[in-house]
Amino acid sequence: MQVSRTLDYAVRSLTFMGRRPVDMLNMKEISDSQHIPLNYLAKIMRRLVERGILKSMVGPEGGYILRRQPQEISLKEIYEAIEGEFRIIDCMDKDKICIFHDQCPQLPVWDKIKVAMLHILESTSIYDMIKNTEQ
Amino acid sequence: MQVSRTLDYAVRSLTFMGRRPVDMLNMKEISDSQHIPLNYLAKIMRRLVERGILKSMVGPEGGYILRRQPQEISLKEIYEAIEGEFRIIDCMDKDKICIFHDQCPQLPVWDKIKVAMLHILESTSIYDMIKNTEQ
DNA sequence: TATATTATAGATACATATAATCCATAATAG
DNA sequence: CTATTATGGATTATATGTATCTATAATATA
Repeated sequence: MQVSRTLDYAVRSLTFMGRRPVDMLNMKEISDSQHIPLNYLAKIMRRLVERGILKSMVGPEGGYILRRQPQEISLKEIYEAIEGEFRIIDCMDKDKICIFHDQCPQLPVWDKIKVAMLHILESTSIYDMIKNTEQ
Repeated sequence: MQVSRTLDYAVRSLTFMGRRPVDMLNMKEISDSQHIPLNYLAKIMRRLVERGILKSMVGPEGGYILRRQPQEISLKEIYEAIEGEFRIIDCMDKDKICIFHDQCPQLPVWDKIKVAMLHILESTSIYDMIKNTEQ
């Protein structure tokens, strides 16, 4: 029940970029300043590009830039880019059928928690995260 | 960011026991009815006993029984018995120092989510989980 | 008292997911 | 043309979660 390091890396990178939303930043700058292994960051950036969160440019002077305003990118999007669809317990996945599913006593609780979390993730943008800090 | 299978096993066992709160149930009954590997369940039960959620008795006619009423046992207790202190991101642990900690843009969000989750976990008892299901 | 039954304890093995690394390739600014 | 940057995929390493195994201790009851 923990935030993965990978998601932490993604959020770190994007909040960093959100502070300089008009600059094209390359992986090395992000990797160095945010203490993220370069090659690992590369994989993370790819997913963010695929999801339409970042735009990339190859070559000298290339790098990454946010595709939208920091206000327009939610933490939920970032979460899903990294972890896939938001799910809190396995049996929420229709593929795996739990024989107790219909009468499962705990499912309603996990669902309640899921809804509460999703609400916060959806209503938090990159801008919301950076507006009160300076780093 | 998922509920572990171990926690699922623990909750399954305890909701099952909560429906028969005056019976001493042995591991085999729980293991069979809830589809939990016997030896693995043994380890889970030990933790629940240590935490004061269950009482155990060794020997023939022995087994486990809830120490308190189903209304008096919260999901938070169960969570902590299995997973340890509730934490959502590593740097909430004071031991590991993140150099960005003081100006971390994402920490407030994770904390908000943590508070919301804890509130639900605290306010949900075994009784709450079983009252609407029959299994 | 002997025996069968049950939990306890800890060691070990196995599986899976996460994190990290590496190398070759493609694009492009200058 | 060359240096620089991202892309893609393969591979390895590490950590965590899950499961199994064996031996031991407690105790009801025959």
